[in-house]
Amino acid sequence: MSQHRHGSTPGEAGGVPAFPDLPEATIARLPEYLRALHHLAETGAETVSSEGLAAAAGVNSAKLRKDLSHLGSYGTRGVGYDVTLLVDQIEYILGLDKNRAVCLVGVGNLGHALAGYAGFASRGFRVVALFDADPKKVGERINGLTVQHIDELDRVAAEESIAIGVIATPPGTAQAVADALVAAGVTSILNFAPGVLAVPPNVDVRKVDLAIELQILSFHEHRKASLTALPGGRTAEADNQEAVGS
Amino acid sequence: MSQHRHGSTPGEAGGVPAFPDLPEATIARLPEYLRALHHLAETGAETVSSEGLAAAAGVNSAKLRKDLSHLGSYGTRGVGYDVTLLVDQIEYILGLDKNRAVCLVGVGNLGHALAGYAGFASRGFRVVALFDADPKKVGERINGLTVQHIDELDRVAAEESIAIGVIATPPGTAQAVADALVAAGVTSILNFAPGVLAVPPNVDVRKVDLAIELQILSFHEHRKASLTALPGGRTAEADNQEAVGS
DNA sequence: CGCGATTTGTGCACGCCTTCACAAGCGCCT
DNA sequence: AGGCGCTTGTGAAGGCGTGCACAAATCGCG
Ligand SMILES: NC(=O)c1ccc[n+]([C@@H]2O[C@H](COP(=O)([O-])OP(=O)(O)OC[C@H]3O[C@@H](n4cnc5c(N)ncnc54)[C@H](O)[C@@H]3O)[C@@H](O)[C@H]2O)c1
Ligand SMILES: NC(=O)c1ccc[n+]([C@@H]2O[C@H](COP(=O)([O-])OP(=O)(O)OC[C@H]3O[C@@H](n4cnc5c(N)ncnc54)[C@H](O)[C@@H]3O)[C@@H](O)[C@H]2O)c1
Repeated sequence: MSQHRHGSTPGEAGGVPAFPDLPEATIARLPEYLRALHHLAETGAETVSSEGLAAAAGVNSAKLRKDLSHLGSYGTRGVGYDVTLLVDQIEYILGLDKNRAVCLVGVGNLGHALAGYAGFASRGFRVVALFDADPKKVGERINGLTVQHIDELDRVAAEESIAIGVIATPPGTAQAVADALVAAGVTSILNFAPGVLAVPPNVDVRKVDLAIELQILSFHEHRKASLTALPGGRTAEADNQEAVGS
Repeated sequence: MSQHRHGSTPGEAGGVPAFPDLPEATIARLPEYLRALHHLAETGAETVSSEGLAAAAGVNSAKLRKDLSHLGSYGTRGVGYDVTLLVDQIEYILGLDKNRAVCLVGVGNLGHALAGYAGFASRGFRVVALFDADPKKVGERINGLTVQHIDELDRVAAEESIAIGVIATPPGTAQAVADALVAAGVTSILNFAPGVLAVPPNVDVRKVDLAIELQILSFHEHRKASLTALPGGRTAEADNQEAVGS
């Protein structure tokens, strides 16, 4: 240990304000560091060097150090970072110590999988409510929760202080669901439906679109194929496209 | 500079090489433009202005024009962009005209939902094989496909020319699955298991981690709460946890 | 045929992010 | 106590991405 104020309240050590405004790019990487740190903690490591943690998180070590330096000075030169201290610090910054309440709207194919996913609870979130518009779905029990009708959203959101909503409904209804969530006081939305959502400026939206991810991969496939074929001839890729019927 | 040759082979018009090296940021947005264009095409629009398309895709119009300019000169000043021409062009660049074969490994909670997802086929991909290591899963039929044992991966990948693999197995086995995919000739991986995958440099990996998305949202919740709390009031946030000392 | 309205394509400046390189700080060993 | 090796934290430089602002190009119309 050192004469740093270790062990004090997270977010109040060092000379850094309780809420530094971190670069977006840094914020996006903190969860990755956190996951790597949890993994390290399980293996019994007490400290970790920037080099080691960077490797575990798949980033450059200089980038990691700069990211962490934005949180304050929580490392010890010549030694590294205290794992549990850093975990607490990152969890505090990310607001994960609040055990945030999350609701899920749309218990279909995808929503069903999400509702049963254990990875939310283990990483700081509680799924506290499931909603659907289909009367046949309402009442169904999944993983200890009962699916409620979307009309209950306002009431339940207020009761449970839900600030984060997940949309897993068809694209056509996503905007309406988003509007309902906003009206119910939700200020952060994770959207799985393809398309752009319009929301007030105080509401944050992140989207996950699997087709987009695949299309980006497809581009790189295309690029790789065209590189190996550069001499200007036909590529081995061209014969792949045929109707497949089904 | 050069005569336009609209209607000719995609990728060979204008004075732009068949494969311009696009900025990563542009590549990531092309799928969004493509989705917006498909939507416009369904509504019967023949042309669209950069302003209109940008709004539909949720970006700045200057950014959109710059992105599209990298593909070549496919707009008409004073008019806008020809919708179907632009669709063809973007699909060509992304390599979607190849109707790429995709395999899915891990038919559990999430994998089951993915296997039944219609959004892949409609956006340029064919899911041609499902794999799992659990003998109880092997043989199960989902959406017209039969789950095969992971040991069949090599054979099937070769037969079907699979270049893209999706990993939906538990985190502990993700690296082993990735290794198997690479050994089978897959050069692009979409990974749903939390964690970092090590792959050869010629293989592209994209990851989707829902917990990370939620944690980023959580950070902004935390930030928003601390901002509104600055004037000295207590916030709704503080009661879930113990008070913040000092 | 020429003119004004419209919209693209892009040069440019600015800010963010990444990466390098190294001084400062820390612990350990002698 | 002092020196040595290791690691953090950061100044500086370079690259990338964004958005503005405008010239060039095209169309419609009188
Ligand atoms: N299934 C996947 O693997 C997958 C993958 C990527 C993206 N998506 C996207 O996720 C969304 C859901 O996909 P899915 O396969 O689960 O579809 P789904 O049709 O199986 O489920 C949609 C559910 O939403 C409910 N719903 C519809 N309108 C509603 C409303 N207004 N309020 C509340 N609930 C409503 C429906 O009753 C249904 O239960 C879609 O937008 C899809 O494009 C799905
Ligand atoms: N369920 C979700 O909503 C969700 C959300 C986000 C991320 N994830 C992640 O996706 C992954 C899958 O989640 P899940 O809920 O579907 O888990 P799951 O346990 O339901 O399914 C995993 C499947 O993978 C199979 N499997 C295990 N080892 C394998 C191997 N070596 N080769 C082939 N198949 C193998 C298992 O037999 C099982 O069928 C996990 O890494 C999870 O963290 C899931």
